[in-house]
Amino acid sequence: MKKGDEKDTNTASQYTANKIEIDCVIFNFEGEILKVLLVKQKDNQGNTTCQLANDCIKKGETISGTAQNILKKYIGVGNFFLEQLKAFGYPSPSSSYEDISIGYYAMVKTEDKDVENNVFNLNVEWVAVNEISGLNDKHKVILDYSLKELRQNICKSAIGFNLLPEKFTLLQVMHLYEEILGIEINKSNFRRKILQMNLVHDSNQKEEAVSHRAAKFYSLNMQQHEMLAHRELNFNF
Amino acid sequence: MKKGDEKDTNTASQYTANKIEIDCVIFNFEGEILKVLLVKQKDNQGNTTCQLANDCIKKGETISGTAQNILKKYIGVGNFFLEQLKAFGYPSPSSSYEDISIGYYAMVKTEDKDVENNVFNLNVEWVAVNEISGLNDKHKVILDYSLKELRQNICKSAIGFNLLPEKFTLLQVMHLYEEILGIEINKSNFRRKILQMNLVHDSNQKEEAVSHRAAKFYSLNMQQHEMLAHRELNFNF
DNA sequence: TCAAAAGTGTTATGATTACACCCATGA
DNA sequence: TCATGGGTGTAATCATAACACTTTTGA
Repeated sequence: MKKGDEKDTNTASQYTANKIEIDCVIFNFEGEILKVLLVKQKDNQGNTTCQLANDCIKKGETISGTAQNILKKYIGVGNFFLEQLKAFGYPSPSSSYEDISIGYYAMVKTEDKDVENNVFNLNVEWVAVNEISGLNDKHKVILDYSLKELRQNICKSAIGFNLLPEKFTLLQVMHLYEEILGIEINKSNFRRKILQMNLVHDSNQKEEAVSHRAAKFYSLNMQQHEMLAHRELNFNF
Repeated sequence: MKKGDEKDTNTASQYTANKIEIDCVIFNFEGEILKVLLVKQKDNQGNTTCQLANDCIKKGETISGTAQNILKKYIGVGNFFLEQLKAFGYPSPSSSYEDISIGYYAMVKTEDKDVENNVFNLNVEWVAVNEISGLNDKHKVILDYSLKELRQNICKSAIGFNLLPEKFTLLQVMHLYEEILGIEINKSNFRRKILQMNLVHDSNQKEEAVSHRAAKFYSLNMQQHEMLAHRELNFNF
């Protein structure tokens, strides 16, 4: 802000005219269904409405810190995958400056015990993405954008694995991709692809007490961190 | 903002604590080199520093409107390709709330006469992306992010053509991709690929007065609008 | 007739697809 | 022994890469 320091002190009021809110699309993959955490509220007429987890930026917080604190509040853990989408602007009901939402999306594993406890304490619900209704328009825009980003990003990085447990079967991975992308994938081709990518790693464990041939458990390779960071993958669906 | 209306009126001051600035990475492809528009400034010591085109949000402006007005100011035309990157947060020198930059990137054709005129009126310079120096840290972050986005997006949509004239040769397109991606591309394979994509369309015109075989001019297909919007392409470099 | 850039064709390789098949397990 | 889902193999097809070649133009 070099430039602003000397010249713009008199216009500082212009900078502070927009309301800013942080909105967070929190995904999970419970029961092989892609779900989003929604917060329920009753309006004046007693109707129930839903919204994305959100908060305003508190004193001393960074914007990504606010997003992490939203995760902590609703999920109990703040260290899940979290990434910014972009800033959304809306006409303000009370100001001639737009209201601004900075959207984030997060990916959460719900087997975590911390998670379950918190979900019951707050007025919160996991809703399958294609069964969401009653979401206000501005949050719907953010949700749609997050889905588009999610679909793109699971194809060019390993971030999708953030929705799976530490140990997973290849079919679980396949179902994750099928569910999120809304496509059908050929089993044997998917296996070959993912195995020769060297992305996962046989854990020498197997499913137990299943009424069919037990599947092998795999875990993510350490190199995934690079793949995750650099978006070097290409699933090409 | 249903939820905010009743409950958060007392916390309204928390919303207005962050300074917001709009920063714009304006690209062109002058002389087959990818360049960015930088604004020069002299600081107190008389040193010249550079920054991205930027402004604060004016009363009654939307955030994308502010970005368009920045384009208009520096380029003379506001209807070039313009897209948001994301919001960037930085520690503020004067507040315990972060300063926020909302980054945009634009793609501009400099043969436009309007453009040239304006460039000379302001303290502005087109600098090749790999020769940029003296940019402050926060703008450098935005520039780097915009380059990453640009590289990704030209591979999955036709937005790269926004840097080319209406009529272009296939080799110009190829050089654009080589320059932006920093790779070498095989000529005959590139031609085949782009032609069978049905993305461009023979204009029945040819180069004139060139000291070698004249190249055909092509123009973008009408369908490109969809490709542009839906990111359905896949250049796969 | 030469250099320079436009433009074509051909073959080898590798990824993707489609599909048929075998394996392990509990009911 | 059957149903269910796990897992393997193979052949056809398609996209990509590498590279040699021909064409057109001004100097």
